[in-house]
Amino acid sequence: MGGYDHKKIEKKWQKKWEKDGLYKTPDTSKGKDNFHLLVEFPYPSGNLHVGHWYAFAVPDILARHLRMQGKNVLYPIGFDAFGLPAENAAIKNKLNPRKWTLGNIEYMKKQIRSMGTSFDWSREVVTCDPSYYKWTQWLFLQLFKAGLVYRKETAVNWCPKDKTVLANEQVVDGKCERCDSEVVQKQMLQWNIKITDYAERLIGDLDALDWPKEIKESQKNWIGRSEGAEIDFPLTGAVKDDSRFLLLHGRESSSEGEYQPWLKAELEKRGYEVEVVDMPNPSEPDDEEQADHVEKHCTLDERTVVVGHSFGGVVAMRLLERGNKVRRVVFVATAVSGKFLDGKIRKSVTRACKKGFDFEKIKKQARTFMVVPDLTDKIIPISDAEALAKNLNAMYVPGKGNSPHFTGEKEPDVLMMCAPTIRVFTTRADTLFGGTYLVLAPEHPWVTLALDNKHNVLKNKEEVLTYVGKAKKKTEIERQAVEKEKTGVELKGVKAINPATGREIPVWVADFVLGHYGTGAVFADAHDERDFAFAKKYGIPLKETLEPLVVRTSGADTVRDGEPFMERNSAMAFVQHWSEDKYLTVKYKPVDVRGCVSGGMHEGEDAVAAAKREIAEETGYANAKLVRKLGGTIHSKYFSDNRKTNTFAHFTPMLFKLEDGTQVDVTPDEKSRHEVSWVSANEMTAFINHEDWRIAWTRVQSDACYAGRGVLFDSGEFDGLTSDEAIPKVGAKFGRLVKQYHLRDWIVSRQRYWGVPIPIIHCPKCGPIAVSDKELPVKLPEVKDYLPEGSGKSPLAKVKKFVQVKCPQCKGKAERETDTLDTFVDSSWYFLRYTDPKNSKQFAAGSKQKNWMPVDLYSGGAEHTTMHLLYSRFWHKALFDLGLVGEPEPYTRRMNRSLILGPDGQKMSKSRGNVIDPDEVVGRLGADTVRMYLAFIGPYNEVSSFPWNPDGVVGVRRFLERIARFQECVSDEDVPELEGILHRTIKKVGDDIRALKFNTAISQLMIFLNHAEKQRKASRTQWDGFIRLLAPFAPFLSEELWHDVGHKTSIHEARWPSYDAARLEEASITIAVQINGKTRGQASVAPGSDSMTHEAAATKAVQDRLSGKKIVRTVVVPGRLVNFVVEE
RNA sequence: GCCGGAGUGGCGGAAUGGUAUACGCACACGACUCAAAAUCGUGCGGGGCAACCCAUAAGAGUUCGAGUCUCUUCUCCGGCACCA
Repeated sequence: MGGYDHKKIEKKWQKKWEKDGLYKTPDTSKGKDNFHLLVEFPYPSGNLHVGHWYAFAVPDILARHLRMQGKNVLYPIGFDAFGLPAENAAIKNKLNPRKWTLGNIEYMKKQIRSMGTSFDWSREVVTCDPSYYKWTQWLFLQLFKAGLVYRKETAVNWCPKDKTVLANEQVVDGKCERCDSEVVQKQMLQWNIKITDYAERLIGDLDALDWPKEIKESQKNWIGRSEGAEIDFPLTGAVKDDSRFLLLHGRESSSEGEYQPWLKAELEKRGYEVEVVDMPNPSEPDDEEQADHVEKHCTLDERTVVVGHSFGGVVAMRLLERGNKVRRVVFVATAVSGKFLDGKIRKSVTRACKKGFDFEKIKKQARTFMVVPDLTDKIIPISDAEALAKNLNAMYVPGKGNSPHFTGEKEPDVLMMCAPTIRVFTTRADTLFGGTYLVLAPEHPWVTLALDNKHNVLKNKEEVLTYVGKAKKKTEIERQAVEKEKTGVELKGVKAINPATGREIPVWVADFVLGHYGTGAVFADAHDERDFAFAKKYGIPLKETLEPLVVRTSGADTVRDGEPFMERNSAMAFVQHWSEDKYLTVKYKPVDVRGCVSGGMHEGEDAVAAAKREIAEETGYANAKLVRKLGGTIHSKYFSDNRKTNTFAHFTPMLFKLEDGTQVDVTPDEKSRHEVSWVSANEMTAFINHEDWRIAWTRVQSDACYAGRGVLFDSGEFDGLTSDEAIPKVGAKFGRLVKQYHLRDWIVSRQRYWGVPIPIIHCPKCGPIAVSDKELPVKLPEVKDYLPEGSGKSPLAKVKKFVQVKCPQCKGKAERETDTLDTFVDSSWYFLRYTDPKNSKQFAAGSKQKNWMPVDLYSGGAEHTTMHLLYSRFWHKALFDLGLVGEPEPYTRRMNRSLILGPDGQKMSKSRGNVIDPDEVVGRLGADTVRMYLAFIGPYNEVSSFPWNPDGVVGVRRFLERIARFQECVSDEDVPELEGILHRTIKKVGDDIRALKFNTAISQLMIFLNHAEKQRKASRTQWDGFIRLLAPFAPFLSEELWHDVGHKTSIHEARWPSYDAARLEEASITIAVQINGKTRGQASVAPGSDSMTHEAAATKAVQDRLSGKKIVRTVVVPGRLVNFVVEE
């Protein structure tokens, strides 16, 4: 093929570059700015596909260009080597996943090298290497020690036949991918990371990032903030019990401390007797001394509910150990281990805890125990609460404190656990007065409590138990099947009080309410489609409290900003035909408002009379009779074309029927403005073009739910307010304004073999404990069989040597955690390791990080927009807060690349047989061709997809051959004709590369070659410049040509050519000559000429057309066009 | 349903509000050749002999001038979705 032997060239230069260490990137280079260009590291699946080429070879163009521009560019690579495919291959083919993975890596490295990318392999990172995952474990433990990691019962996909936990990807249509049996939900203790604590910052910090808008929007969407209010509904009926409360405060507190007075008042409001006690020596408390004090001064009997806050909980346990029997104990943020998150010493507490507790004895002294840790606690570790709940077989109900450690003046989560109160979350507090029932999620803690054997509050316990049991068994997918009818059961014997109206309302359980969102409970009203349908189905009463309010925001009657409104009462009438099932429509022609008859009421006229008059005036029909009013009022704001003012109309919607077809005369004026016609009920929906009419029409046909915004009525002091005004006011008065997020905490536990072992030891006494730094890494043990153990634990659980350890604290028997970490943890920090890949003392030294962080540009796939990008941003922020990294955001600029499809326009897949094998194309046409074709195929930084065109790639090859051939035409002779185009090319190629518009950069290179070929010659200097422009795109060929003309050093170390702004223009340029904006001819002028108008007027086309016409205006765009505006 | 993005020749696509269709592919014709391939040259949105007219999903608007800005509608793609 021509004189271009790509195989020889590519082999030669690949070897030479590697020998010279051309792409070894120093941490710093004198006089050069650093630039960190990051691409997502690949999973070692074993074979390189076109997607990899697209992901690595195209950004390499930018890397090479920036280097030629004098930047010290780090373009690193590694392998995301843990994960499911290796394990699946291991199970299926009886392979060792490590060997499988490392073998794949070796093979893929060879392939990647063939691309001619300038990766610095000396910084390669492999996540399954113990020298890497040691630091993954270490970083995980830093978050653990900072209280950002906790365990929680979470539903996992469980295959009953394989007895294994399934990843979401392994569940296909609700069935196990492997054995096709039905997947069920199973509750298991899983490690979670508190990403939700960072939700607000993850949204807020997006603003400052140079990221495409759509990625930011996606992330915001994923986090899903909604602003609303939390409102408490006290329960009655069930709670008319004779409980009495004893409140025990904690260390450094008193009966007046923290929430104690507030809680007492709240409980008394609900009719309970409450006793508070001041403990002796609160600053250095002694558990036994305080227990003595309580025994002496307080009543402890089987009616008593003891609420122990912090150290008060310890005292409560001592009291029970001594044989005191009570009804219930609520442990609020109680210490058990004597260890604290903030590292401070609280000697008295630790001493008391060290003595241990006789849980078996305590368990027998009360009917129920509740453990209420604060998830935002900065003192007591969450593991204390877990251990306590486990030991006492207690209800474990984590809450969130108003202040950490429940030290606020009001702590509603504590109240909720003492006296039954249901907290709901709503974004529509404006409908609170119409809240006629409550709905709880089946997993709501209060439902669990009510179903507990020790209570007898429900009259239909069996029914509820059955329903809740069924709901819990359902998989997430089933529960999310939206089309399905909603089901639920009433909790009979229990009522809630609507705090706004004071009325008792029924309480239901239904699985359409999600346990994990908001508070797991909602109040329901007539202005929500779902609540409305549910109430109709079960005959629950509803109460409307909103009249619709419509603001017209499109078309000619759009409300005019800043102008006053004229209020008027109006009639709105649907008129039915006297014999057919048809309705009258009226189109108000001047502004295309399509509806029915409407008009303002005159002085002394009621709505019905006004409607009858308007019917006659607009349509001529005389004998209309009222069928019924269509309920309430519909408010509408619009600009009245008729009166030329903003109007705030209050419509009374009505249905009329004509008794006969009698008509009176319609004035010509009315006729000209209104177009009247008859339509069927079905056509009406399409005819109406305004929301207010549409709302009224839905009421003609059935009683429909109005779920939009409106004006409040029957809502006490809030009557007359609009929804938007009322939402914050009502929310603040009856509850508190809060934000909720759809984002859930990050579950990192995987019951899998091929991952990073979670470095935790479980001690039956001390709870979960971090493995000490010097024991890291906790190495992944070898196992014989990669199938999970039958109980749902990972295969690690079968390795006794691995599992059985001593507790690092109490030296007793303990067990290692056997779950492994989600691989998203591995990839949340890999770019940090690139900055200091060999460090055995630290994950990356701060001084090294500084060279390359934050990442200047991160290029990757759109599929990582929400998961990987969000997790790694969170991880980085957590490390930033711990002082381990120097900046709160890891990636300054991000771009999502497009997608390469098969030649048939479909996603490449083996089953479709449309897979392009890059190795084959490279063998046939060369790596330079493949790189360049991929860059040329379409814009790189727009999320789009491009089919691989086998003809198109040959076209690029032809271009490279023409370049190779043209080198013979280069001589020392000057070719001034090429100067302008060369300088324009230098400018455009550079600009386009930096804007990631590689496709137009290449087209500009092609344009230059077309020019050169037309001249059949180019000077040596010009050609040198052109080859350097080509170098980032075709590194092999350009290097070959460069050396061919006598250069001794690599073209990739050459400087990027510079252009001369003065030489961008040609000697004469062609401008367009327009008349009234239409191009009528062309004129040739000198650049910067001030006689453009003159030249343009002299053209024949203009002279012919302008004769006898008056030029009103002349628009001149320098270097572009002259436009003569003439009178028509 | 909600949130994004996009609709330009036969195809991939180009176009700071300023000559729409650059560049490439495909196609057609021509040159070279005994012939073919390769290569080179010419043409290539639609209509019209032409002057010219019509075309950037459809419709309106702003402007001397709109693929580009505004509004409405349609279609396609991506994400989220019983989220209270």
